[in-house]
Amino acid sequence: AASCTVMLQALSDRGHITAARDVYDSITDKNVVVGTAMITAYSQAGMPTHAQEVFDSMEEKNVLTWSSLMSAYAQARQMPQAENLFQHMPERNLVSWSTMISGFAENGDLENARCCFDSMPEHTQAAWNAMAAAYTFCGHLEDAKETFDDMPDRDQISYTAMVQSYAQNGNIGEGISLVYAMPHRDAKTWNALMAALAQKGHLDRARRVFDAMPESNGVSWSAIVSCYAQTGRGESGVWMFAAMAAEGFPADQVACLSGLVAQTHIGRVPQCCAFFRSMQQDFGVAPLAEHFLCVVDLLGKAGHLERAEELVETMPYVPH
RNA sequence: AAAGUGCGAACA
Repeated sequence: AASCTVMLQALSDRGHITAARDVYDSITDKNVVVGTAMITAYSQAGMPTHAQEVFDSMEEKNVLTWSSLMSAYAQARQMPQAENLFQHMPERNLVSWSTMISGFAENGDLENARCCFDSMPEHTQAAWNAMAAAYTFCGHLEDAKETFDDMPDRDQISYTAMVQSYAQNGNIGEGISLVYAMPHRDAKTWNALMAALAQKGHLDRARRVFDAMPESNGVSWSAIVSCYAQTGRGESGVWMFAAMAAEGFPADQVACLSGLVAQTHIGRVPQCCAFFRSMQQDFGVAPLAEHFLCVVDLLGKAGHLERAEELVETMPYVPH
């Protein structure tokens, strides 16, 4: 069951939720860990009902299992169900409280988010960070800053989230100052800064951050591809996408979407279609509706209306 | 091997 958990997660990360479920169903010696992993996979796919069904079928459950299902409802913006679980779970821990803070915030309910924060028995670093992020999410940037200032300690997440908060506020200067004022900068910090610069239209400065960052990860590459794709620099985007793979960072659904958008800007139908096939065959990435629509868009613009319609019909999604 | 907080999205 342990190796199946790993496989299940790998499939889920690439968006293959059905395949992940097939793996789960094939396991004869299911345990609480793999069951919880399946619930998490459904949570990430935005399928709380399926998560519930797995939960109900499990014989053994622990606090992680309950938390995981709660998170599935919270992320799907079904707070009444999440609250109900929270109230009835046999064991509640500090992670559960943090989940509720974020869940309420993502539903625009700052009062309940704050109430959870104030009610929890102890303020972990994650709880502080969740509360600050709650304010940022709801556009209360002053309160986010105040929460940040009130923190007894700060970790990488606290700082990076604050950089993002400044960026969202249009206050990129403060964000840059904070990046250089914080004790340690990691890849995620640089990524946040790069994205903030790109969003402000400073593509060249974003690229310089990318080139200079001492640590990078797959998201760094994905972000730079996105920078080019968003600004219509298709060739550069496609080039960086290829470089990402060459550097050993496998593309995920987000990176592939940016790659496809870059292809759309180039406008060559055969290359775009080849990319669409390659993302599935070479990277094992399952196309989301967004990926399909991107290709459909290009086919339509290029006058291939019939092919566009055919593709829509093969989509495993309901077209709007 | 499993849960919460921060960085990358294409949609009108």
